[in-house]
Amino acid sequence: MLPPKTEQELLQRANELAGKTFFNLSKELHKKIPDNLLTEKGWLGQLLELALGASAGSKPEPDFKELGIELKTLPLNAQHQPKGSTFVCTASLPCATEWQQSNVYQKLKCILWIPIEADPNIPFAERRIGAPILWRLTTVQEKILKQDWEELTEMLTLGDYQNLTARVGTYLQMRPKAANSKVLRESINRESEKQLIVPRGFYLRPHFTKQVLR
Amino acid sequence: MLPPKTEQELLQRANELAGKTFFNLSKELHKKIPDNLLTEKGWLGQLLELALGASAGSKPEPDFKELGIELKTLPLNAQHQPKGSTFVCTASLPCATEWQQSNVYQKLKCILWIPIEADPNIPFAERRIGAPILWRLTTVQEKILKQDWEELTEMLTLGDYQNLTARVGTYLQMRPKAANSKVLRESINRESEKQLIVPRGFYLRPHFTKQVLR
DNA sequence: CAGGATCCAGACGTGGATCCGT
DNA sequence: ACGGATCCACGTCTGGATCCTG
Repeated sequence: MLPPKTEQELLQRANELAGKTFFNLSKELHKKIPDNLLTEKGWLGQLLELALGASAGSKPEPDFKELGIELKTLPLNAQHQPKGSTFVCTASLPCATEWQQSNVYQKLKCILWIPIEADPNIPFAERRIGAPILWRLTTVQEKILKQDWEELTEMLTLGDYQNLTARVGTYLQMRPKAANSKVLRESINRESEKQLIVPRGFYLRPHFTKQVLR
Repeated sequence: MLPPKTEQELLQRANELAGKTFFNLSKELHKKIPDNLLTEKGWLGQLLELALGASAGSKPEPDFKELGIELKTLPLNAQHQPKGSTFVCTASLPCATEWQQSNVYQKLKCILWIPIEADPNIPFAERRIGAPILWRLTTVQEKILKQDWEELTEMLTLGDYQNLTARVGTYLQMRPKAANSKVLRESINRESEKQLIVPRGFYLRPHFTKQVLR
């Protein structure tokens, strides 16, 4: 699938997916639903990348590079509310200098959200894809996210890992992001000494993503 | 195979390999000689790592970390002379500051050379492993290598890629080191601008490795 | 003959995310 | 409920080197 050339083309493709079950989509794309979903957590997200022509790959670029649009699933619980937090990007030193140049801002400024059913009572194959939401950060949201990012980034830069827990931040938080807790990476602590830390990533809290659903 | 605990133990293991054919060793280790040797160029080197208990892995550390000893094959032609150049390590920015802290010095200061037959007239499976040579850099050799390294490193740091060819250096040279010539990496040129260059590695010239054979 | 080109294995990092115990 | 832990895919990079053409 080639990347969409315009925002309209992307939205059209996404609208065509709305209402389909995971089974429908996987069949159309000739992909088998994994036997063990516990070990292929990102499978549906990657299926949607394929379905929409996102340029897969682990680059610090939007999924739709030419359009400047990021793709994200938005798993919803039985009450049609965001089920959990949303991964944004990894956090690594040296951090960006300014908010608008940060990976976080680049990821968040424009997102095509695809709501998906994630109520565990619905069998996986029968869950449906929702209507897409092309969303842009508002001024008010950006102000708070910028504050969060600056606070978290400063703690990271200072090497203040003691206080850098998932409790910090209003909309944005930092949590572990690694294969497991034994994975360590070299970093610098506040005394400028080398230190091994658990790699971390930025996540959006559920009470932020609720706003996406209006 | 556990790593050898002492230099003596390592040398004993290496001496036990001397005289064996590639067929002998591969059979002992229950490894099949590859059908296509053109596409598994490093196969024997990796077999020797296994045979000697080298800690495999692509780290900037000696193969025998505790002993500070690096392992290298030394392919010999029909005249029992080094057949070609010897890869040392990749060259990447930011380069080390001082010779003694450089990856090149760390790799070269102490090497266990394993001569191997590489005369194309001998069928691969019948080629033999030679007697190991535990070798340390001499003061005279180090002086020239240091000069080479400093010259090459300065050109790399300055971004002087025009003149940074494989012709520079007495004992040490820099040559492409990548999957193919289309692989490019971001770097900085002498005007401090971003530039895409072919990744390079450090290599020892044959007239240097000849000295290893006395 | 040697400078430039090439190939595999394995570790690692990022992006896709969800799991799960308190 | 959520903070900490975990899992797959895949591209990249390094270390093991040799190939190949003028």
